[in-house]
Amino acid sequence: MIQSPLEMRHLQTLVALADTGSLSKAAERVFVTQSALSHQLKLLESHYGSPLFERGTKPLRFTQAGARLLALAREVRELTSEAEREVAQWVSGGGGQLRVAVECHTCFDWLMPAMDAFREHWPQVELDLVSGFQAEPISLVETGVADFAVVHDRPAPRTGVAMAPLFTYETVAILSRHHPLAQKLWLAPEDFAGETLISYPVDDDMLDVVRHFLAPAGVKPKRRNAELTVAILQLVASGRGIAALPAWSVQAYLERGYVVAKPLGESGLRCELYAAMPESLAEKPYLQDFVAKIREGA
Amino acid sequence: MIQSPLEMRHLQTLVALADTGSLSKAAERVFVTQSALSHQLKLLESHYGSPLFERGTKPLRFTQAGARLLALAREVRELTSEAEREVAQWVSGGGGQLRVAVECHTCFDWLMPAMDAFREHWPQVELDLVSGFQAEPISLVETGVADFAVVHDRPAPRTGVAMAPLFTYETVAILSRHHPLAQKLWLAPEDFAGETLISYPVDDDMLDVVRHFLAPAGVKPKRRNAELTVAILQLVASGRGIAALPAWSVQAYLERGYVVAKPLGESGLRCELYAAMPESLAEKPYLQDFVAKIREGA
DNA sequence: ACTGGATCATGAATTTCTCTCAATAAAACC
DNA sequence: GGTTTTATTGAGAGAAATTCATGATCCAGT
Repeated sequence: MIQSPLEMRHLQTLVALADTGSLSKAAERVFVTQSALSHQLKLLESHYGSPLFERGTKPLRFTQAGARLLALAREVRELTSEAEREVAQWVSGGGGQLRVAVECHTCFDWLMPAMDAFREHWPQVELDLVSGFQAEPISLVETGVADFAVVHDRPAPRTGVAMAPLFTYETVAILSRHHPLAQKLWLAPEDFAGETLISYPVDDDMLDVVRHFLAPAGVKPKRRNAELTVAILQLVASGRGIAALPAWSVQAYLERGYVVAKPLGESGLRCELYAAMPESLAEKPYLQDFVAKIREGA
Repeated sequence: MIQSPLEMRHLQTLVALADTGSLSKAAERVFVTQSALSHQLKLLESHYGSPLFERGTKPLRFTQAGARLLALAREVRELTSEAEREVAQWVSGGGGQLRVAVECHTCFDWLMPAMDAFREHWPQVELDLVSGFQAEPISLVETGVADFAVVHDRPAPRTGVAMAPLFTYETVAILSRHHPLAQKLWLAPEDFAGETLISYPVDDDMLDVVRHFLAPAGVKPKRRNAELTVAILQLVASGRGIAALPAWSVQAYLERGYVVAKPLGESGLRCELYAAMPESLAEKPYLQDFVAKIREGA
């Protein structure tokens, strides 16, 4: 075997690179700086004596060598996580439960795949959804009613509750293609005055737009509710108002030109999602794996 | 995927552990201290919450968890070296030659398997043996006649020649079971006075025993030669004299009780083997792989 | 049971590495 | 062409693994 500088972190980097298509996105995904990845890759490339991907293309294209190592990375990751799951299940006796509390509707878009994958990999862990959309899902964790809560922004630390960053996303304004505001490059809070905000039937302070964008500016548009994302988009498309949703949840509709998306504010509205877990369980392999699955979007 | 502390070095450790059956031997194999491995394993075990092997058994026995991770390690190592070979062959264009020079007879015991494995993995590299047993194989490298030389002890650095440690071994005295000296726990140089030393037909200073054991004590026993290891053992078994050979080269005969082995000196005579390569080629993947194959004994 | 030798564990110090930071360079996008 | 994103580079900080020195443990042989 060749003594190689190839480490697990490099494999993670390669996979993230392939998944995100860019150095900076990949860096975000693995929670390091772009600089770190640049260093990593420079080292790898100098060792193999060949570039691993072409820079300056979007998305980046792997070279033959890069593609081969990427394939290796995927194989190794798969094997590794499988082995570690097995070991973890033997050690823990296989039991456990995972009661998930969610405060936002759109979260289900990415929660479902993660839960599906989880059920398959941890058949012995009881997976439940704590029903209803609690205003304070974190308190459900605190009181022992839930084992996992998805919360917005970095929450204040609470004793007995461990926090872990999940990922960040941008929430964008969704408008009909014919809406007058669709001409602008980005929307200001004032643009919402006099408009109708179409959203899920939840409290004001649970909406990213309101909490971080409209409320600080003192703007309070009319509200209209819909339960489902598609329903919201229907209303938007027919000019009944503006919505504000996570960019990824409307990706498919945007590509079809069904509606258009505009950044909220000049630099967009970025939101962070965190997981809250009981400190006593936070180290459990199945919980860590659940977090990892969410981060990977699978 | 579970965020794990599992690194390539841990996998190497596990494999070495399984191959050698002991912490300290494994440490030698991967060129670190026993302490380092102890720390490594402690960390791993605390992470997985379970011991990975039973201590105090010889050879050590892996637990279920340990065995699973060992299996993972073997898979990953195999995949990794395969991928890296492919990449290296693309990058280098696949060419190259490897002319091997050897100064000792017994070296062939472990050189053959390594060369066989090499031929299979690097079909495009011309593998040759520089014939004859040179007194100074290292000079063959210096003069560009060979690309790889096996040498004893740490040689003096020469410009243009890179050195890499291969492994260490113990050379032991081989005696007939009925030899008077067979009663002793270990042999002193003086014990050889008046005895016949049976060895390969090479110069004195190419024999570990003479160079590091007898010569320093001023003992010069009679010499008798044989070309093959089996022939030497025949002579020893029939009481014609004493031999001194690497422990591993006579393993099989010792187990059958054919002859007996005694340490040379109270703490045994340990010898180091090094590889000498042209500096210009030392970084070539195929050379590094060849070194690695030798170290692994495959 | 006791001693000797080997194997392994532990704690502090050191070395080694990776990462971050900050500034620079390059590119893309209007 | 200026402006904003995106990537590279070098230096410094911080963390982590290794080594060193020592102590504990275990097995063999008397």
